[in-house]
Amino acid sequence: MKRTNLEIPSCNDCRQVHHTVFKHLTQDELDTLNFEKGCNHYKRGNIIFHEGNKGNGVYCIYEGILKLYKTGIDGRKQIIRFAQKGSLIGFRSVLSNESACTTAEALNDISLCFIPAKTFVALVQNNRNFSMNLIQLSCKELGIANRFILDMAQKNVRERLAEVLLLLNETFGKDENNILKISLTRVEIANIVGTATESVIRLLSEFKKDKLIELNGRNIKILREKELERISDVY
Amino acid sequence: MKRTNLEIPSCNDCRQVHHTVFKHLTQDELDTLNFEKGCNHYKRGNIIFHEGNKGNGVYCIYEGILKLYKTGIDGRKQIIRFAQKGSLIGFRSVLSNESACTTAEALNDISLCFIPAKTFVALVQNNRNFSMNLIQLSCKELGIANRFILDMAQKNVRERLAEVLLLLNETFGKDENNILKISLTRVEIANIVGTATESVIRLLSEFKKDKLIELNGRNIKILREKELERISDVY
DNA sequence: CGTGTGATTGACGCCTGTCAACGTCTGTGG
DNA sequence: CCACAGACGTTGACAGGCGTCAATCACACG
Repeated sequence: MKRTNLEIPSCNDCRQVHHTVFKHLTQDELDTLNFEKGCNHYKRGNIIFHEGNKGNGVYCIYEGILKLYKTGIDGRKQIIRFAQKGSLIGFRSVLSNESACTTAEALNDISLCFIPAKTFVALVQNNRNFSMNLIQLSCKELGIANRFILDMAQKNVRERLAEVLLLLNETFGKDENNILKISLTRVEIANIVGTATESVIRLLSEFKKDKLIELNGRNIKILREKELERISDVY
Repeated sequence: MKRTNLEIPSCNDCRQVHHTVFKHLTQDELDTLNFEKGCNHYKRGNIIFHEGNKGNGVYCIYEGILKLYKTGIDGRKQIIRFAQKGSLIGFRSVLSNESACTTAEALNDISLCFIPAKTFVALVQNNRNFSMNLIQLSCKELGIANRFILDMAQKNVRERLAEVLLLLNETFGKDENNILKISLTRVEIANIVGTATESVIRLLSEFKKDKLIELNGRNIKILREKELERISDVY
């Protein structure tokens, strides 16, 4: 599944590094990081790490998109969030000494830099700015998760679907044809919204009928963003 | 609403302090904390801080129980978690520089030590163990929140209610008569489970009929814990 | 061309939210 | 001391949202 890449991109050349938690590392620290990290490539469907496994390091996304999901008793998946270029994943379990609470799976061809837990924790402990950034990252994710709980508890499927479309738009943007850059199966959309696939299909058709979106296979074009906002916020 | 107490308990005498994130402070740091902190008392229903407000400090619970909830568009509340003796609340917004994502409200008579943001952040920045503990705390809460999302997405009301009863039991324990120590209104239970009050009432009666619990007003006695576990886990 | 995966549509029925009415209890004011 | 208001709890009726099952279609791939 997982293939080690011979050409490991250097953090010094990484265009993302200044937008990540690593932005405050010293040159020395960055050099160490460069030396100790690895880089792996994955294809759609490959698993980066499994829920329940101990995390022996963290991953910084160099290129591509992945999903983080939890699996219920009956095997149904609930996508917790997506991550893309520049995002750090796997730090929660490494820092809390717990096993991973989600599974990470590639949504397209991705390249990840792997940072061993030891290296990562050393950075956290020795660089005050870095650890502060990490605390902030984790606190922000906590805020987002709490918001998600509220939505799941109080919004119906139609409202949540509208919200998810807007989220995808905001997170991944659209191409030159105004089509959402991220391409998901109906099952995957259902797994974010937290509903049955059939419900997603029916509601998407409704949105299409109401001229809120255009559908073309997995391509989704948002026509009336404001209206979707109205729906997702319950006016 | 809020009355400042003349007798501020000292952290040195606090029986909780060794079970909190403050356990790794030096004596000097603890002295500073003692000097700069305040102590406030609240009665049931009093608000400690409001969702959306900037947090100007964090609170350490000296005595009592409180609930943290978010409010939906229609005013309906969703309890995110409870906090009791020894818990730290309000740190998320202080550390992430965001406004509070929940409202904190007293469930009974409580005493809180208030630590100004400046004091708190200084500790985070200067004490490596302390900041590491905080990261862990925040990461653990994130794990719990993710689990909550899964539950809300995939479990039905009956399953969630069983789970909440077990959670309350685990968190607050029972008294000498095996009655849950925490006393909540039906509305509050509904606000944790994420359902209508009437549904909670109906399902509690069902549990009672099935001899899983005993009800006496707000007093709940768990009779068959294993069976509740079975229900909450979907067998 | 057969096979498999994903998308779609229809039928059906249960779960659960909503509305309304009523019972219960407590505290307050006359 | 009683009447009353108000908060909370309970029960019944009802309908609509949404999950499930099954059948069919579309499309890619070996």
